[in-house]
Amino acid sequence: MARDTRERIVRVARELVHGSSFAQVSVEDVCQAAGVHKGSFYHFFGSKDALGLTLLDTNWLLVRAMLDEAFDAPAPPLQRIDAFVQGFCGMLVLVAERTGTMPGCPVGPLAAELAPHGDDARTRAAEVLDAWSGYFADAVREGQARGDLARGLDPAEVGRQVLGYLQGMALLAQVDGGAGLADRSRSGVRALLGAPG
Amino acid sequence: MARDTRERIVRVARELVHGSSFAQVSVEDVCQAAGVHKGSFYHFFGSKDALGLTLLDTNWLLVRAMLDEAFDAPAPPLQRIDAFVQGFCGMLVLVAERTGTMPGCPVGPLAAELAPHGDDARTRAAEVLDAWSGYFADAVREGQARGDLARGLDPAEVGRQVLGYLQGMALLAQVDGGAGLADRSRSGVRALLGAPG
DNA sequence: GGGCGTGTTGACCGTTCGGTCAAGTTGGTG
DNA sequence: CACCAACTTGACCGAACGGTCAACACGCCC
Repeated sequence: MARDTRERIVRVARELVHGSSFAQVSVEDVCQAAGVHKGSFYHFFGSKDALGLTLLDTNWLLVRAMLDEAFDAPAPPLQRIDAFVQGFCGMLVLVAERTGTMPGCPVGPLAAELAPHGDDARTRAAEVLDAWSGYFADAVREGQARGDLARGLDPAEVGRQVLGYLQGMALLAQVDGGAGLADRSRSGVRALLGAPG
Repeated sequence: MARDTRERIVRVARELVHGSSFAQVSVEDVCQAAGVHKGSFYHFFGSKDALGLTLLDTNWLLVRAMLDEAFDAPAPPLQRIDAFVQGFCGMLVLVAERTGTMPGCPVGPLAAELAPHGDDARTRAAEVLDAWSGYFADAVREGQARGDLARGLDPAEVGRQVLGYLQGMALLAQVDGGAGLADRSRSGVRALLGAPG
């Protein structure tokens, strides 16, 4: 009796969905790729949408791990933001090299796709994106306190703009292949922060 | 014999897809909403993907009309960019008020969704996004020539960043409702241009 | 050993999907 | 009027969809 069935389903589903979209991946696809029967799937997940929520949470956990790694480092706030952007873009490029197709952000598009599926999904999606932009906002606040950043900008606002910018650059990369994504993203983020490139 | 059947299909399909995603809208949905039988649909479109391409082109035509209106105006380049951002965000908000749900960008997500469906789709998607960012790039170039903008930035690069930023802000708005989208987007675009807010 | 909870199996359900088709209907043209 | 092309109709196809179910296997604890 394999105890890792649920994890296997989630892992496989994450890859499949990341490569396209939630709607385009069927429960059957997931089961086949995970070597699991549909009955087992529905033993762990009440519905396909329930899997979607789990996927969103799992992907957010992964992104948050990257955020924590970058933002817990003993470096000035601007450099911590840079480190995350580097890591985030690097992850996307890595997936692209492994799968042959540039993926989008594993969180943003999924959140946008799930949001209309119910109030709980929309709430969760909003929470996740808020939490994410909060990391940027905190760094901006600290940068302003240290004098690295001008005080004129609203940190929460800038945090949201940086998150939006990353989401958009990931989307464009999906279409154009995303060459030099990390460097190009860094300069844009710097501009949004009002800091020299 | 109504000659506007094809147009009606496209118009209805644009609305349905704009509200969710291409994959989540079925040919049946489109036909029912357009008051058309499936046989008629396949008289005009060889496949569902063919409709997707048409939708991408039609939506791009609409966005390009907004671009032309803003960028043909006798105003300095920065103001022309502002005017487009204003118009673009205003259009999204208008759709939101009419349908009750904040839509995403009618072009970007569709391009990203269609891109993996074949080489021709990916090529078309890349062309559209290139053309769009080109409008921004041209304005940046002109702004630099006039001395409104610092010369250090690569216009093509900045154009792409502005487009990505707009795409991302639209995606976030889909989740959070997008209050004050236009104003918030304008300040971010200004920052990316390296111009005062 | 016997029961029980956790997983697993594979067939099955009704619905919907993208797509097809032969038979009709219409409007325009000669 | 006859004819042809453009268009419409509605039934139909096989496959895939999300989801269900009763029967069954295993590990664990009393």
